[in-house]
Amino acid sequence: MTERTNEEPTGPAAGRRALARRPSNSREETPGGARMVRRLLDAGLLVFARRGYLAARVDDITAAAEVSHGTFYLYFKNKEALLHRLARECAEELDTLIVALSLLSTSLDEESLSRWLRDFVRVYQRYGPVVRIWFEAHDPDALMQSMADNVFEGLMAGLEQLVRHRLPAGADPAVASLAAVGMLERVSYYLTSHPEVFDEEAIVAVLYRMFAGLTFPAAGGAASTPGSGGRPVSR
Amino acid sequence: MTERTNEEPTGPAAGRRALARRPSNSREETPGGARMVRRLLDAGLLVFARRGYLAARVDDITAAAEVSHGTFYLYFKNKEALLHRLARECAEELDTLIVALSLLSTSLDEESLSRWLRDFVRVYQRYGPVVRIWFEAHDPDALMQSMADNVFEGLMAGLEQLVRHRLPAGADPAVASLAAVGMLERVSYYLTSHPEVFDEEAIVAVLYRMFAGLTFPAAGGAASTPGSGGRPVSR
Amino acid sequence: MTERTNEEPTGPAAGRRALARRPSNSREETPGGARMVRRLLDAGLLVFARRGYLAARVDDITAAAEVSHGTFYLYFKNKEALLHRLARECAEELDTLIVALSLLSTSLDEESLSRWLRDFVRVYQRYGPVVRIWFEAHDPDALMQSMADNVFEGLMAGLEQLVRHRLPAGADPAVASLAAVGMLERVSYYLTSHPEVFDEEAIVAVLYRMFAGLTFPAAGGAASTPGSGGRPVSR
Amino acid sequence: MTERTNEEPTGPAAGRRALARRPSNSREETPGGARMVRRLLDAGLLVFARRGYLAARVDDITAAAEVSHGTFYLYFKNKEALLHRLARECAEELDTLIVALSLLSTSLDEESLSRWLRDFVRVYQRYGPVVRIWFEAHDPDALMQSMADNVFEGLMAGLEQLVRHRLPAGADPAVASLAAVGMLERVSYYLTSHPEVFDEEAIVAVLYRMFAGLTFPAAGGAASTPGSGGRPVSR
DNA sequence: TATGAATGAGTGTTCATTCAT
DNA sequence: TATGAATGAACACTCATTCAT
Repeated sequence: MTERTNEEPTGPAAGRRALARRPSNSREETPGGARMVRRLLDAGLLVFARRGYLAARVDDITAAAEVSHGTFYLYFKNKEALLHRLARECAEELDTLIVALSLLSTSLDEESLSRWLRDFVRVYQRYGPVVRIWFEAHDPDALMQSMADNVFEGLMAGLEQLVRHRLPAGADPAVASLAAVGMLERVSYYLTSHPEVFDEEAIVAVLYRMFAGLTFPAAGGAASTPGSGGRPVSR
Repeated sequence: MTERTNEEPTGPAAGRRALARRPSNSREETPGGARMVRRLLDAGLLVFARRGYLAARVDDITAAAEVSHGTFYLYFKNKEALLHRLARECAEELDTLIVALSLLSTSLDEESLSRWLRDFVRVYQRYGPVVRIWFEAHDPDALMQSMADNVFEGLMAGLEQLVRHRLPAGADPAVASLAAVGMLERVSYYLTSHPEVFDEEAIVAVLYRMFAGLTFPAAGGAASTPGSGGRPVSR
Repeated sequence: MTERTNEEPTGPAAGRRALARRPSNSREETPGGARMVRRLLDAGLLVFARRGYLAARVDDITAAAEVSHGTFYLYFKNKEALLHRLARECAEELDTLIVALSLLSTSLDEESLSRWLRDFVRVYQRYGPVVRIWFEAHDPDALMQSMADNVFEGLMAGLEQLVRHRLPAGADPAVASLAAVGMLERVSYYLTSHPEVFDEEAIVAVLYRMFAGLTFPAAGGAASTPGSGGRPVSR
Repeated sequence: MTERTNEEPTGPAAGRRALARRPSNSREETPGGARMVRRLLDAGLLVFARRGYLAARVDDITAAAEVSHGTFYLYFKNKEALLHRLARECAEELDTLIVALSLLSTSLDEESLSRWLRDFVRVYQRYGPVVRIWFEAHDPDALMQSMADNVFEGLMAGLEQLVRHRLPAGADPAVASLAAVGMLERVSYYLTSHPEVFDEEAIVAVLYRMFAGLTFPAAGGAASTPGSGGRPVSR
């Protein structure tokens, strides 16, 4: 009597019946399936960037992926499931960056910090929509919330390492790293949303200067002074 | 950002009908009308903060304002009109801040910069939802776009004044002020979204240190000893 | 971030927000609201009779009620909620009949049994679709199942009282009352689905004969003994 | 009952395309083909019993038959075609029973009537879903309607033979046989849907008692009491 | 012949907006 | 002026059916 609903089937016969038409991992294990999943994920990223998550219609995504509407539901339960999948990818990329950041903090120099910043900006170019959903999210589900928290805390902790020893007196290192994360995110966002205004190298260069100013100000800010004299006594 | 809206009617009977039911300025000129508009605007701000602009339903707003659903349309053409009205208010507040910022740049001291930062944070506490809509907006209408551009450019220009003369060589001052705006906005956002974590004074103090580091590094957190030497030996 | 879903809101703010647009009892307390609910219930009964529950589209119901599609959801959460409401009404009618049946069993005569049968047939004329949904239901929800069970058991028990003492030796009274319920239901169904073939009086007369045959066969089978005086002086 | 189906294509290219992919009788003439058809029919019966015709998805049927989704359409044009096929089988079985019933009516005894009832119950165990679709059908197609009518009329006529001569005076024999058919169908249904409650023998025994009560009341309800003498002294 | 991925029409549900009271 | 019932367009999701492999 009951109509088919969205509920996850839980009855005894659920397993068997679920096979045929549900988005299943098995579908993704074929090469064609993996390719389609990729296409939809990329289309989702594109559309989320263009219209935002809420305004994105499944139709926009399938149009961008050049497949029919129904195909979407062969691979994802719904729009949220696609977002979760993208978020997982994004979290993995950022986790890698966070590890690299923690390694940075011990041996710091312009080249490695710039490289890290460049890597961050590039990940952001791709996964920015996810990051912005994380940061702006209104009543996020538990999964999104926890991914966002993990990434945010990871970045905060990593940057705090960089920042903490040279901070101006009286400055809370937590707030300082918050400021650093915010700056990093917004600048990266601006780069992706106004690609015609600045280029990656200029952005990375300034981010480097600003972080250097936060992290080894004696050397850093000064760093760039042309004609500046000898190397810093410090260290 | 745009929602589907009903186009302005243009048929022959449009003129006549418009008289009775359109939100009119005249309605606002009565004291009661003005009070109602205020209540709806405040409710809108509250709901946009809680759920975001797109997810906010007109019903949420009228519920928060404790008026009936239909009343909304007596005072606003639609949700977008309310947003525009809030955006205008927000733009006015920020324009004031931008003027104050330009005055700051000539006579700079800790007290006045801190006061300006505190003022900014407070405006953000109230109008943050509008600012975020501006910054994140996907296909914004022309009005929203131009307000966002004006404010953004005003802030950029003001901060560039502060920043430009003391910037490390090689750093693009435009990018630097972009970074400053981003930091300012995100830190303010974090303050409003996590009021339990940091308090206003700590935030203002750090923002001051960071801006000071950018603006008068010699004095600044000590930040950048002028004439300090070259870059650290790499690796 | 989350899309609006069908889930019942459970958060703290749920109460307030729910007022405006959810189908609520409050809406039904106005005379107009009650009238609309009635109209939709009647339309539902009509459409369920015509097309069955599963095939019935909400659009069919609103068309039958001559209201717009959206109106339905002002008064009912969904099609299932309307069914539940009808089922509750039907259960109340049948409960009344079941009580009357239990009273019958002590003082039995042609007039009262015929009257009861006529009442049953009339309730069935109206609520037959619900009864058939109960009896045919495939994976019914818990509420429907329990209503169906209650009614079925009530009828079985009531009829068993009537039947038990005079039953042919060796006949399981439970099966006999099952047979009686089945006969009653199917004959009533046939009457409503082929109103042109038999009329109510003929149906009631035969049902009376058959039940009489089951209940007081000495008289019963004999009931028909010609010359047995015809029907009791009515009323 | 009808589902939306794609109409037979009638365009110019229709003829050509039809060759390759239509379910063809030729396919069934191979032993493997016949076996596949059988498997799908049995799966259909199973799924119709479990979920009802409308709620049954082609996927459910292919899952139950453990074949791929596409295979279904190699053997049946659509779900309705499978139902028609089952209905034809069911009609054949019931026609046999109807013939047997007409033979019964001349030489009636407990053993042969009980055997006939047992046969009916067993056919119902298998083809019950079809019978219920016939009886409940909402806007059935012409084929289903005519099969249902034939079977129903056959049963009615056969039972009327059994019933007519001994019926209580004043009872319309048509209604009486309607009641008999209804009782038979519902009791059989209950047996198949609640196999744990009653067993076949109990059901058949009671059906026999009830039919006997209808058919040779002289023997009567009382009927069945072996050795019971003449007809009860009335009143 | 068998498979299962792709398609798209059909239906449920939400909510901005209108309008009679 | 205020209300809230009614409307219908927009969008999510399902599944019968097709067809390339």
